[in-house]
Amino acid sequence: MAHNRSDVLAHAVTLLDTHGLSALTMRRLGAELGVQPSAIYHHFESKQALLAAVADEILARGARPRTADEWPDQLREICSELRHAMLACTDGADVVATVWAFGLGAAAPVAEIEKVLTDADVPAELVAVASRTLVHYVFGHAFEEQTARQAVSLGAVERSLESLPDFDLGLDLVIDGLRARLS
Amino acid sequence: MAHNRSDVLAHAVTLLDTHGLSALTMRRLGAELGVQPSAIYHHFESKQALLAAVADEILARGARPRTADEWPDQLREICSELRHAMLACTDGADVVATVWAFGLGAAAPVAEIEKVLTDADVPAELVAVASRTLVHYVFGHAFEEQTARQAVSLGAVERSLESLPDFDLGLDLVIDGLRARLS
DNA sequence: ACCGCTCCTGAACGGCGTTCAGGTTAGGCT
DNA sequence: AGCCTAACCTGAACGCCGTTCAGGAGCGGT
Repeated sequence: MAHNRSDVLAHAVTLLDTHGLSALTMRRLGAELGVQPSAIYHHFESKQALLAAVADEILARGARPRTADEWPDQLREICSELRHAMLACTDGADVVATVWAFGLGAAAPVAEIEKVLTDADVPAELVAVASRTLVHYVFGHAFEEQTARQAVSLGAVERSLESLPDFDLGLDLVIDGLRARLS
Repeated sequence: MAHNRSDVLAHAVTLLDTHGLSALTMRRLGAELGVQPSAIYHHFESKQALLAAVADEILARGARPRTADEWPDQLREICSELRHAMLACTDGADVVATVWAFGLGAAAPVAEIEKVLTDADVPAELVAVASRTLVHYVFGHAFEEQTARQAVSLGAVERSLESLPDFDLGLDLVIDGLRARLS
């Protein structure tokens, strides 16, 4: 009957996905596990630590094989995977972006982007700028899309979802900018 | 002794700036005003509505005159003002970005960017994509910068602030991409 | 003198993250 | 078999939180 860390984590992700971030509560998670809220603190130091693990788990679940050869396509592959991983889970973009900004986790995609750029002989100072610009775009786009969709479905606000810009086109805008800077 | 809406709003912004978002509490704001927490609900429908007003106020306080003639410089002007307005207030980026994503306010800068692009004869479908890409970048950059700075100063995490990429360079990356797409 | 409006009180409701002393249980060691 | 350790959990409490609601005070206009 005793739970372990990954057991708690799995239930946390399920709870997040089914009822959203506001339902991911120590009390509710405890109830889901048939356990007192305080029991969770045996597995995670704090709720922040739990959320960091959740963010990493969301990214891990979205992992897909790499097939592209050229760096622009490699970037598209990584950014697209990151986006889909976040969108696959309710409030995933919020959780992942916040955890990353705090430096508590979700660092893998950025590291991967930096590696691709470095391997493509992009100057070091451009690598830092370009990788951050890319992830800022991906996070911003996913967060807006997910939040807006939720706000509309809750009827909290009237807003057309048609105006949500195409992800790939914006991504190509940044990649084109980088390409122009390289030549 | 009675307060009005803008009075409450001003105290809310002050509280946010001096003690951060976590201190911007109905109870604490009430105490600051010498009033019961419930009194605030006479001026704002909910805390979300208060935060939306706070976001707009943050942007209004950062307003500066426009001087640029060409659209790339106009974009830099708007984005730079937006960034500085958010950074000028503790947790400003968090508040503004969240309110904007929910569609509750902070829409002025995006509208302004869209106008600049439209006036520059950018095709309509590119206007939507480019303006969103720009604001996603600005929000993402400001949010990361502010959050990381705070996390470090709280000692919550060890992280070098040197790696924070230059804002203007990343912005030019996006603008260059747009320029390439136009020709 | 009365109305109507603005602004506020005071108490309550149900929820939250977190702490802490102590209890239970399972597995390896002697 | 008996013991010890470590993992896991209980139950209660603390001090917060956003929000609701019935009602009261003050005040300008008619």
